[in-house]
Amino acid sequence: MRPAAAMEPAGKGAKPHAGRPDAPAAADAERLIEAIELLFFGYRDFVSEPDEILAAYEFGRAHHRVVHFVGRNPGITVAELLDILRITKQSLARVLRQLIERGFVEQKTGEKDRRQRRLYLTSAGGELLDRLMAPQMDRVRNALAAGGPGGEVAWREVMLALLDEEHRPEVEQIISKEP
Amino acid sequence: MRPAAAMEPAGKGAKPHAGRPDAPAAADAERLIEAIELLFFGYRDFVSEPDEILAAYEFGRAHHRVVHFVGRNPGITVAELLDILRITKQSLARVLRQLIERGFVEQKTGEKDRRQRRLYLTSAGGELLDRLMAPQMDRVRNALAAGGPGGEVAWREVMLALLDEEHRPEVEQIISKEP
DNA sequence: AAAAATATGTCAACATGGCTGACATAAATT
DNA sequence: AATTTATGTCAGCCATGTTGACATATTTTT
Repeated sequence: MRPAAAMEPAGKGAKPHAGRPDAPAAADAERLIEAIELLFFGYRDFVSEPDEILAAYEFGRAHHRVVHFVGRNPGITVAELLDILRITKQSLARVLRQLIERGFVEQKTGEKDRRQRRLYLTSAGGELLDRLMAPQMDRVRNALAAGGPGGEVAWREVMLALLDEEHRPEVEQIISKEP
Repeated sequence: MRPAAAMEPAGKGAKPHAGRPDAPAAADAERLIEAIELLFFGYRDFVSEPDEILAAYEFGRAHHRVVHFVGRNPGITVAELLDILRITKQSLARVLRQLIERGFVEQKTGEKDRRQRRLYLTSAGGELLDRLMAPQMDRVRNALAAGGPGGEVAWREVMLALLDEEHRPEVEQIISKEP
């Protein structure tokens, strides 16, 4: 019942001639559902190692995200960070305050616009980020290698296409930094 | 500082001759970090549409996960569901109770082992799942198409390789159903 | 048959990290 | 001078995760 039912009432995808059992459409749905679940399981394992490391600091995933994006974007403003994380400033303020109090993040008043508080990792913050990132990099390196030659490019294209179209340019800009 | 520092202290990957600036290693790290971020942004957008649908039912992501895996695995036991979701039975009990009370999930005593409570979607549950799955299927269909021929296979391989090695056989079994 | 293990449920308490709403301040812009 | 912007903060609520303890029915083991 389930995999078939998942397509029928929705009825948005390819649906050649309704009524009779439709093997191609069912196989199509099956493929897509497996992909959906791969995303779920992949993400689940992907965050598991950082979660353990964070526990030793009494930090959570929210701290990880802040440390990651501040580390990757030194001098990022609060507004920019909110836009990436898609949370409210009150939620961000809580974890950011803890990170600052405990010396992992520091703020500097913007030079051009002195209303801004630009965010930077301290050296302790950089070390924490390294520890959090190491297992994720190992995992991703290994996974991309498994895709074979060309697999990495295809994987990236698919992941990018998974984004809302309106977000793609922004995300491409955020993820790519020139050293 | 950031992308380079992200590799140095970890020092597990390719690290030819330490000391001097290492352009290849930095480019390698950059590639991997971009992949890490693609996973973050991809997952963020991936759950955004279901979240909106769920809000209309006053349900959350936790309900989505239960409905999804019960729908895909009719007759699944509580223990099996706990193993997939990796949460405590107390956490599961809360959302499961709500789903049962509101008529989206039903339980049947196991025939062979009468201690088990086997879980099924009701017709309302099936309809909810269809609504939740539709935008995700559209999104994934579109994304896989963007990978070009062969891209889908490569994408799947990479996603599977992203899992903890010990989980791969189990996950492969969970995601693949014969109709 | 009795004992132990298993599958599930439940009560209670707590933590994290989302959210809304209201209000404050300093700096930039109009 | 007035308004807008960037940020901070207080207060409280909600969803969903956690631990620990204990209860019940059923199956398995001894």
